[in-house]
Amino acid sequence: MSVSAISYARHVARWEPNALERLSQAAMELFVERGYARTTVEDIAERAGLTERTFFRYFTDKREVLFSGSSELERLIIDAVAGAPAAAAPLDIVVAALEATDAMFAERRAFARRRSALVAAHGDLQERELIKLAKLAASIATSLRKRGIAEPAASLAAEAGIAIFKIAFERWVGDAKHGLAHHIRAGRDALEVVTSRAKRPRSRSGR
Amino acid sequence: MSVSAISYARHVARWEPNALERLSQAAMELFVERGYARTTVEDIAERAGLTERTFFRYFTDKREVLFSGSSELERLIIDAVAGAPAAAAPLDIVVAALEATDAMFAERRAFARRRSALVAAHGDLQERELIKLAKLAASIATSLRKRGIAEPAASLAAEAGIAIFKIAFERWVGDAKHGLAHHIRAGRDALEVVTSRAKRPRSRSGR
DNA sequence: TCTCCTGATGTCAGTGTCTGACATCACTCG
DNA sequence: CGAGTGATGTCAGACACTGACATCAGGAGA
Repeated sequence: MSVSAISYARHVARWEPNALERLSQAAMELFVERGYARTTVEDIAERAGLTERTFFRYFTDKREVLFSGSSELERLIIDAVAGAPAAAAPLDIVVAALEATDAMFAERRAFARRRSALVAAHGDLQERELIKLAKLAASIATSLRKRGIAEPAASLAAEAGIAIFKIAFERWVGDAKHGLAHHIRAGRDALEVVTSRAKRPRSRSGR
Repeated sequence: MSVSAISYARHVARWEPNALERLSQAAMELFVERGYARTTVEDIAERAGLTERTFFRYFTDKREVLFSGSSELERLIIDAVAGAPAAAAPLDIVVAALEATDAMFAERRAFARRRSALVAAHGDLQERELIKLAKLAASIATSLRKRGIAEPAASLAAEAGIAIFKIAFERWVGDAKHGLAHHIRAGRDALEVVTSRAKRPRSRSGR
């Protein structure tokens, strides 16, 4: 790893480096300039100084160019699930892990907002976002199972956590005052209220 | 409406009727025979005795041909949300509405399983399924708001309900013994356990 | 140094999805 | 009987994506 990194740094000659980043950035620029639909993959490749064919070697999809950061997000969350403190409610393990993304999003607020506007405007992109979240939920469920939580509790806690995250994220995008973690906590509290059958547990109800 | 239906029945001449159904059925047949990916829209249209262009007049998408039933499902659920009895937990309104789909799915079990296998095998189709569910959740949230439930409670109850539904549906597909409603109830109970902070409410904990 | 190999890129020729513009033509209505 | 309507067909084209093959600088070893 570090070996190849060194030899990489020693001679930069043959091609411009960071093809993937150049493609990502070119894509974002063009999407903002003329909109997602009116930007062709050829446009993106051209601005990045590459070919359409090369674009598809880096991204399986035209859409995928907007989602390359999601693997990083997933790693962050999964690690946090593994390292979160034990909790009475499995959901709180998930919520703690999701809150761990607060700093990452705080740093990239401007980008997150632009990206979010693009996604909101295109069904295509929403679909991709949703499947990424669904896969994330599946990973979280797997992590919870490794922590000894059985099914269907693991999947439910994971999916409920993602539901909170979706709603919190939406609110965070439109709210300059509070951080993402604030909205996540609010969502988590609200979910408990919405889920609890007994308004006031007046006693341990029989059986 | 009924007028045109009558005049429609009087002379069936010009084209074979039920183009949409013919297309749906042809598509399902071909998807099962040779798989989704190896079936072209032209194949489908041909089997239905129509043109590719006509296919796209009925369905916005190749994928959409597998999802035409979803509007019917949505109507059923939304009506049930409006008519469900009041409940201490908003989630129980949603759960009651979702249980109302039990009969519908029980009738179409064979179809649902075939369709489910197709969707499970193709990321394309999963994406479409997820966005349909997300739209359904949004509709449910709107209905809940009409019943006086505020945000974010409405959205959370809706999304949590859909989470339960997804997991319940998956289990129902692989379980010949129990109905869908059974799995929904099980999921609803499990969600409460997973969400509750206090394992045993030993007293009304001071604030 | 010569040569072989590798890996990122380019070139080319497709296939399939989806769209817009326009044509057809049985049937309806005035 | 003539104008209009609506479901369908025809055609051309843009664009996303794929497979096969070519290129070619630099690295590794003889």
